[in-house]
Amino acid sequence: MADEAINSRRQGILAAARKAFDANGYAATTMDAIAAEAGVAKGSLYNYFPSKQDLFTQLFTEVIAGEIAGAGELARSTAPARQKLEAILDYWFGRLEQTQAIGRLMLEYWAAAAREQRGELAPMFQQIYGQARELMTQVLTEGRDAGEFSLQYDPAVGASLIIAALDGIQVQLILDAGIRVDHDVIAAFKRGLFNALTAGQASDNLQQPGEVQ
Amino acid sequence: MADEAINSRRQGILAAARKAFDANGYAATTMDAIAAEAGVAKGSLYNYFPSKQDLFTQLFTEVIAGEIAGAGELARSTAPARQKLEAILDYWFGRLEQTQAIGRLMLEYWAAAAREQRGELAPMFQQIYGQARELMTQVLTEGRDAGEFSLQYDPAVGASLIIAALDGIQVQLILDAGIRVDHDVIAAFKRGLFNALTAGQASDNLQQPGEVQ
Amino acid sequence: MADEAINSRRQGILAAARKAFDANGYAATTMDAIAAEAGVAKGSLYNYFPSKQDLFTQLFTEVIAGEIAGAGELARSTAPARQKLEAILDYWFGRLEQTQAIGRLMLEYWAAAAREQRGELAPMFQQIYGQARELMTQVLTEGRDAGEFSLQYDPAVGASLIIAALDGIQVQLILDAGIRVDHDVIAAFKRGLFNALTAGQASDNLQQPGEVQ
Amino acid sequence: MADEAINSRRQGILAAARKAFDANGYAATTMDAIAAEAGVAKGSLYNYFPSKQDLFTQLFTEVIAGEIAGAGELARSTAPARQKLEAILDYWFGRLEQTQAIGRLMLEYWAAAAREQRGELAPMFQQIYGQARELMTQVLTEGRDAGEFSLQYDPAVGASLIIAALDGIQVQLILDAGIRVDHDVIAAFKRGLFNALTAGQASDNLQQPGEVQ
DNA sequence: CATGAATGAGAATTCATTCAT
DNA sequence: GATGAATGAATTCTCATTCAT
Repeated sequence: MADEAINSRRQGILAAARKAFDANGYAATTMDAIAAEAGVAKGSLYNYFPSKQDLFTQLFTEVIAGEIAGAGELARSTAPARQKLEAILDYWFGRLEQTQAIGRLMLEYWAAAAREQRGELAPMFQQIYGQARELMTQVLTEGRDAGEFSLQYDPAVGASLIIAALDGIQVQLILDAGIRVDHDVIAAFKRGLFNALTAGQASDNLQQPGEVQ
Repeated sequence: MADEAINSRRQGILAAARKAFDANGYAATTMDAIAAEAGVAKGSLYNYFPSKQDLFTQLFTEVIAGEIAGAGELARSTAPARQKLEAILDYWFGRLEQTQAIGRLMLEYWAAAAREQRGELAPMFQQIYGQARELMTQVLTEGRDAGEFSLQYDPAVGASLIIAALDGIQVQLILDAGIRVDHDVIAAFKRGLFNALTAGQASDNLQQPGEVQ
Repeated sequence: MADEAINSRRQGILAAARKAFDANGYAATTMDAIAAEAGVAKGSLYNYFPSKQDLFTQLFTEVIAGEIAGAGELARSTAPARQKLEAILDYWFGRLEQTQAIGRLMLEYWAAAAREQRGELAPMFQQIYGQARELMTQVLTEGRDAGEFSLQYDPAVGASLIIAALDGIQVQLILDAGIRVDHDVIAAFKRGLFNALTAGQASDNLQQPGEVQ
Repeated sequence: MADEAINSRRQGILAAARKAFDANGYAATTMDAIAAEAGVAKGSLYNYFPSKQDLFTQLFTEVIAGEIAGAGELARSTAPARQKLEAILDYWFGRLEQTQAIGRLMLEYWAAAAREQRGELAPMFQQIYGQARELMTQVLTEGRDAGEFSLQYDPAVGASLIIAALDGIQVQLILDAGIRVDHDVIAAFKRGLFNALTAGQASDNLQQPGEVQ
């Protein structure tokens, strides 16, 4: 019971912090604002989180951890690699549409992590991306071994590139910089990706840059 | 002459600001630090830029404008689309390697723009990405019309996706999140991209999801 | 029994407070730290002491009261004055060596008392020093009356000066400002003190300043 | 001119800080209070002193440095050691009477230094006491070599003991704990001290504790 | 009595901006 | 235009004290 109360208070603060950081970014969000949003005294925040930075970090970690865990489920099925990959992409695009909020937060984290390369954020990123990449690498490897995909390079590199592309799409979505991530775009992306992953099988000769003709 | 002097002073401040923002991010960069770096008095900054926010914005605009202009040159040649595309990618990766600085700054801008959707930054982003997308769209369209590329979707969507992927790679590079952007990775990316753009020609049947076998 | 329990709880808190105040000083010692050290909840402190300030004051009073009482025992014997004085000094130096802790605390009290001349601390100091001075005055008077000491001035003044010197030595010890209070220094101090107290007997002429030769 | 202005502003802050610290002690003195006393904005304090701690330290250093310098002058004369010593004591007692303020400040410094043994304060104390001790040691050594004083121990130890006694007297004065430092007390102290320093010459046998018939 | 989460009044410190010189 | 001292609002974080359980 006490545990639940503590947890609910903590959750309330996290929720308030998420709202506030999302609305104003890290630097422009004050502890006062978070406390007000959460309906607690400013000092109470410090009963649950030792500092603003830490609150921010914990918030991020828990949000992202949830994302990864969800995708991990999908990858554990016995479906063919291509279907797994597609399911993961669908899951990811699905969440993307629901929660621009997370995306905006992510940009905050990126910026923060980029500048404090020796802080706590950077290692966390490496861990999170590491997990995601591992997941994706495994799917790609399975696909290659099963003859579904044709990769002429390290699956880990392929995984990183896919993740990078997904990140980039998220940025465009958040900045509203030109594409709406609708079904057509998702379809186009998936089609392009599968082309990239399978083209080698039928027409290996096309892949050598400069060799056309 | 007065103009030149003014301009050079202004350029000096911009250069200093770039260095400072890149090193510490927007919030953690003080006007003092910029002034010190530029070798002028703090008050002087305000003779050239009305506020810190404005200095930041102008800096970004000019830096990115330069990038786009550079890529624009390449696209104006008479080479085949594929070669143009490759040249643009090479140009972009080349700059990427030189200047992580710009990348870090970009993350700052992204974060800033994401939160002040109604500020000055967001429209600027839309304009900048608009230019880049136009450039890329044109190259893709040329390639499709010349039979070099096989696009089953809107070239503008393809352009956005390519730009997104490039952005995402930049993020990974900056966060040091798992890939080093070396020649192998660039080659893998280009190969994958060309596969995606050309696969349809040789093996159209492969592109229908769910149709494997 | 209830009383004993209450008392032991109270003693535990005092002991913890002593440790904590000694380690970090008054201002930097938190009620949290004292509670943790004492193994009780923070709120419980307030069942025994109305405030931090009061806890501090009570602690001091009881500690110092114990010191004085110990020295008082020694002065009540029937030994010659010089032996009593020496015993008191030995007792005092002995405690000094054991418990730098008390010394540090004392500095805190001094500083606190010096500034709140109208608070509760100052009268307490006057009382405590009054007791100590009385003790010492008595010993000096005994010694003078017995012909052991030659005091050309008020024994109370002499007592104050001795106490002052002891305080000053404590300060040096605590600040590690140049002397280690080892046996040699104690011996030197005692020798000097006895010289000062007895010199008049053998060489009265030497005591007139300005009369040398 | 600019220098003078800067200096006067700095001096004004120091004077205000001295007043405020003296009145309320280190912990209870706020930067707000100092700024108000000095008639400047709070932020301005930080143009002259990087932190409260530093302001406090610089204040102390400059005050004490003045004291030592004054005593140093006296010790540089060609007078006999005993006269020098007496002049130094008179100088010291003279200042003591004028400025209880300094004494109170000193207690603050002591307390602060005692608790942050690894901070900046402790080394400064060691330096200051070192200077004072050196001064005093030199005078004692001169006196011994000239046959004025009879020291059976290291002059440096004697110097430390004298300084300790002076410190202790100051404490009593500040705490108003029993003696007024009037001419009688000063005379008594000097007499006692000279007895201690010269007794050995005429009656060496008296100095062996325990040997009194 | 014991507990410890909640409180909220400060405290030190920062820094964009102003403006007199 | 250039300067940089002065400003003071704003921010993070602390901690003695309270009080519901």
